[in-house]
Amino acid sequence: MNMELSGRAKPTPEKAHRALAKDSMGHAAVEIGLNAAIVAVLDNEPVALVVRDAPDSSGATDGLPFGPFSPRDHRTLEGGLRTWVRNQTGLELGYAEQLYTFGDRGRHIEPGDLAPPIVSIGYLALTQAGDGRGVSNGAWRTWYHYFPWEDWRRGRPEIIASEIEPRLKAWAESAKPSNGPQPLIARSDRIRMCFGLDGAAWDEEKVLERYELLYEAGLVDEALRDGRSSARVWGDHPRLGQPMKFDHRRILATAINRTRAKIKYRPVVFELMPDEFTLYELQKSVEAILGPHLHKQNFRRLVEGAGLVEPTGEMKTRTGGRPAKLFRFRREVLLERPAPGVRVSAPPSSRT
Amino acid sequence: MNMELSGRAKPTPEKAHRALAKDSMGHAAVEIGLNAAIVAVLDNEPVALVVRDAPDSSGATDGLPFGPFSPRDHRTLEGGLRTWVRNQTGLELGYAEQLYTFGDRGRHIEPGDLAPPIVSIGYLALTQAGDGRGVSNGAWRTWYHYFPWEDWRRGRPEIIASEIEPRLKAWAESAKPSNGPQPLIARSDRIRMCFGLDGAAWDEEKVLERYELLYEAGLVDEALRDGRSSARVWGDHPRLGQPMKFDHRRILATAINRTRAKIKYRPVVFELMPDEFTLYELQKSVEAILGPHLHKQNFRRLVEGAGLVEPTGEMKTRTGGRPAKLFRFRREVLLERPAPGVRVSAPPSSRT
DNA sequence: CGCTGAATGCTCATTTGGAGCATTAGTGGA
DNA sequence: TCCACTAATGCTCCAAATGAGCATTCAGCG
Repeated sequence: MNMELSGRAKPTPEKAHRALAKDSMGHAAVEIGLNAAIVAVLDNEPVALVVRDAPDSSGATDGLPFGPFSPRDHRTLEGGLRTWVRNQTGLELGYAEQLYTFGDRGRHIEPGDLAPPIVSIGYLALTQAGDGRGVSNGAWRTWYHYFPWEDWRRGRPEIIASEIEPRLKAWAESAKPSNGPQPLIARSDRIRMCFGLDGAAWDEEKVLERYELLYEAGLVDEALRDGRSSARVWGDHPRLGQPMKFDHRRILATAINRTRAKIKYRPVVFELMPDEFTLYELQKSVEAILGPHLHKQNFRRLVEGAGLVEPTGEMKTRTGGRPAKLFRFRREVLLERPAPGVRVSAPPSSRT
Repeated sequence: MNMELSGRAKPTPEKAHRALAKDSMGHAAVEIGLNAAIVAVLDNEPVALVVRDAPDSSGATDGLPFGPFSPRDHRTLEGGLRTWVRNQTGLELGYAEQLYTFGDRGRHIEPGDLAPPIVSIGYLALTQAGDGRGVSNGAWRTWYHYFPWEDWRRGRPEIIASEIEPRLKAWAESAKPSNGPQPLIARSDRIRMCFGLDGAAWDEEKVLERYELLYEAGLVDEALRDGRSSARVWGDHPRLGQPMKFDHRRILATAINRTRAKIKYRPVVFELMPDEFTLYELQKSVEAILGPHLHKQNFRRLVEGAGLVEPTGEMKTRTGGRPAKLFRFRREVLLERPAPGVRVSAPPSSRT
């Protein structure tokens, strides 16, 4: 997928010969897993629905809702997903879109666990968390719990300078002796671009790239668990974000990435909002997703000017200040512009 | 995937109980197909690599290179794909990215054909066609052959006004008697937005949406073949674009869609260009992909200003006019900007 | 040698995007 | 009751990005 990333696609022991079967053509059939990153905004915090369980060998207890796809029971992939989510969490999904299909690239197989599928399809679902009710098995957790370096709402996260930068740079140094084919892009450059170091801009849409880089460098616990690279040679540092089971953190990274990208050209924020909201609440939700603060007046101009919302006529008091007009999503915008979305761009405060 | 589209996800007879197997967990295993839309630009024409074969029941002879994925032989999905492409066409893929995973939604099963996989994963590959050499089995064909309505290089394609518009509008009318739940977006509005009718702007990035709409309306031959809807009730009109086997035209639509979107924020055009090229050649390639004409001087300013290219120092004569400087892709741009691409937007000539 | 068809260099008018100033209006206390 | 505080809102300014068009330069060709 990405020419900059090559390490992870490299050989890993072939552990996955179970679950194979042959059809009449002699072609192998494989089991398919469906995983859902179900995202909401709860108290101005971007949250994902996680299912908690006994820890795996990396100590991960959290995972995304998932289940196998069986074409016998479900006509479509998405249909299968919705059923599984309903069964596992009692949640009825609204908006859902497919993210990516991952082949088995060395995903760990836990002795006691369910045998993980060889191919897993990730989905992103956006929903309203409401007051957190209605989820029978699972809990809403900030996604920044798993990706603390992605949370720029209170400025640049300290973990980047204190942990990530030095450890990644050590990893880059360790590859310096150039006895072999050089990669297309040097490790140090990838680090710089991914984490906005040395004057490079922080790009909030590189969520997956960053996670993959940390994985490749052996700095996330999943890498250790999967038996990758010389993990932990950098000493006993605090873990970088909480790990998840299987490759679920990678799927969640893909989900965050997609959400951040899509919010800019599709009116998907409104899937996360109640029917009526103030512009400030809307802004807070957008900031929860994207990270950095936005200029309040310009945000208003943007959102109103694009015709994304319309006033309901009601006001909301108890805002802490002057009462605010209530707005609702203006559905007709879909018929007016080809790609309506919250076209914000990061302010310079998020750069360097 | 798309809230506007619902028809195609509706029930179709469940034909796909072969090929199922059970693993130790009791979960069904399915066969996975890998399909590649391999794209190049040949003589200023956007082409895809197609494999030709005996016609299916819809008369389709063309298909994309494809083969089953067997984890026994291939560690990664992409690895499996590359092998298949190499075997079928002799082509060694360079840039490739995953597009989408399609579940079986009523894909036709030809009696004499290979049993099509239940789940198929589409890939997009970009390559240089060179002089058309080196393809042992298959041929480069304009992608506009399958999607004539997408080719706006010589103005609005006549087929839209002469065939598509009247037939789609008839289809929309046929749904008017509102005895049932109304869809979120009316057919007439979808038609208007998709094909830029009645003053709406043409959005070159709606390739998939347009194809899906035509399929839903029963206006492409694959819909008839798949036994969908009341196809052909509109009389005996010429076919809208050449059909392809299985769901390959849908995959190709996805590929075109992705290429058109990605060219704007990633330097993927250069995968299609020779090492050295003039700015006009580059522009012609971009136009081949996107459709409409671009303002020549602004294109130059854009591409040079963004640092996407650098002069080689050589000149090209025989341009038909004044000699042109030769340029090459400036790889370092990847280290400078977060999302480098040919950020063109459609001129008003492409509107209405 | 003058003409033709591109390649190039520049200018100009808008539009869009990023910031900041000023004012208005409930809330909570003093 | 009046004041300080916190937001919500209305506008203005300025700079950068974008869309068009004019003018000039040149190799190839009757």
